[in-house]
Amino acid sequence: MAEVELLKEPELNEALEALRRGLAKRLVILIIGCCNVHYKGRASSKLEPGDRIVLIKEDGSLQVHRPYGYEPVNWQPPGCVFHTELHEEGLRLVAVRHTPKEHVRITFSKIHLLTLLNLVDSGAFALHATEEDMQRAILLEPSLIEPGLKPITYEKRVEPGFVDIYARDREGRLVVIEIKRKTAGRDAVLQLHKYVQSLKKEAKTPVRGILVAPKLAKGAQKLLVSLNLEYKRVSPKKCAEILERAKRKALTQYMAPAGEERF
Amino acid sequence: MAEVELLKEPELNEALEALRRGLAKRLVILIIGCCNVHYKGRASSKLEPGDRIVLIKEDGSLQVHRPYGYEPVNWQPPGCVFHTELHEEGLRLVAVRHTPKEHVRITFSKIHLLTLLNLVDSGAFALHATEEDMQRAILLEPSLIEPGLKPITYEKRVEPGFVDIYARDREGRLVVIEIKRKTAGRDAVLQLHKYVQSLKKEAKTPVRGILVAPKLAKGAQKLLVSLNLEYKRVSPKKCAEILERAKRKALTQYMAPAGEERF
DNA sequence: TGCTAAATCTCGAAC
DNA sequence: GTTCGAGGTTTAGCA
Repeated sequence: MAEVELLKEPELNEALEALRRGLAKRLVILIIGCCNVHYKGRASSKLEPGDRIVLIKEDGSLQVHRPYGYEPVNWQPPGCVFHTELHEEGLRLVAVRHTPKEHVRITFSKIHLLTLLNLVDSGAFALHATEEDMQRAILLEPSLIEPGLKPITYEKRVEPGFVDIYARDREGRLVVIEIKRKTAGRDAVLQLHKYVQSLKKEAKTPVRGILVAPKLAKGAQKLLVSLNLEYKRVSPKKCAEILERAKRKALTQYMAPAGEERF
Repeated sequence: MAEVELLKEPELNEALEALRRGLAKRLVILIIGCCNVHYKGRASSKLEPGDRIVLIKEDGSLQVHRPYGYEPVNWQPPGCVFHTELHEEGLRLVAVRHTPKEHVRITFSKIHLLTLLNLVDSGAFALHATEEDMQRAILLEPSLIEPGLKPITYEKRVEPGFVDIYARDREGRLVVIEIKRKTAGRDAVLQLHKYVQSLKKEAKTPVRGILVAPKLAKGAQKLLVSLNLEYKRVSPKKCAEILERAKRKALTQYMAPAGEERF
């Protein structure tokens, strides 16, 4: 059960004490207050005073949110070390990180609300229909691409990187498949081309290259044709459906005797 | 001055009323509670129950944070429409977005804390040392690249895209400069090569290509040499310093009579 | 509106 | 640790 400790409009020294306690206990900390922020590291930045929401998580990550915008205006990835002090300008919180060396320094002139949170969260998270899901779906049902296609391996190492799927078509020719979950552009075509070239050298036989994506960018079409590559439209949604079907089928096999219906 | 309204451990119907009021007034809303989350749109996802922090901003953006991880586990970009209801499973908040059509549905079984925030934030934000800053710095001080370099234009249109800086060296040869803020890889080399080839055709004279970046990727070096291109190491930090100096100088020109010292 | 390139990208996996 | 590719990337700048 979650525990919540609240300090409304605390004095800065009260807030400092609570903040230090929260950091020591690795709690999630939320601070709402008026602050300025300085950042120095990969780049550098300066944020003039205003009301913001500061969020520190158990993993030592930090984010500073303005009242608008999806992304934090300043942040620090997980693994920071935090320093706190009462400076003449206000309550200072510094998040320091190494590799790369950088820091965010927040100076609060006023704290409206400080909360220490002990959150319990072990819920599983599942995301469907990523590029990997598309790959798994094609491996499950290669006929999605064309009849008679037989996968040999997947994630085959080829000089410039990894081939998504490596297969043989119904006429015995080698096939390299490059998958994109979104519109495939020139870059995807060139990537596939590189793989095909590399495999042609290796195999010394004809190698087909098929670009699999929900859509082909306008400029990519011409390049694709000129490089003698092919395109097969496949939507992530269709792939998710195939995986869902396969999952249900697998479950049914284990859970229900043949002939019995399940809902 | 910021206003903060707090509901600690509210009943779900109390929370619903406050939530609707906050949404209607376009306030920043923070909800800490136990919830599950469903998402459907560009992809789809499901998050099993646990304690999370939900943040709704003035611009209609939404994010769901777990107690760890820099990124929100689920989110919705600015411009959402929110729907709320008391469902048998708990308090439901749905954030709907069009283009692309997608929604996030959060169902709270328990709310530990709900806050409505009227935040005042008009502080300026300045970020230094982006790729554009590097370009401006080089235009201000072309000697960063080599002595005697004279820029002609910047962002010159050339068939494959835009040349960062187009210049002439001390011997009158044309120079194409491609800038990268981070390690430049093979792609940057090829990009520069394309520009040089394109300009050689256009100008029918020798064209030098210089890749400017803080670092050169291992594989890129060989390609660079084989394509007869050059590399000049320039750090974003140095560029930021040059811009800072130039800015101070510009201010000094306006603010102080010649010969007077300022600190 | 749609495309392109950059980001303090983040995140994860492989070497 | 570094590198490389994917992301519900987001964001900003333009055609």
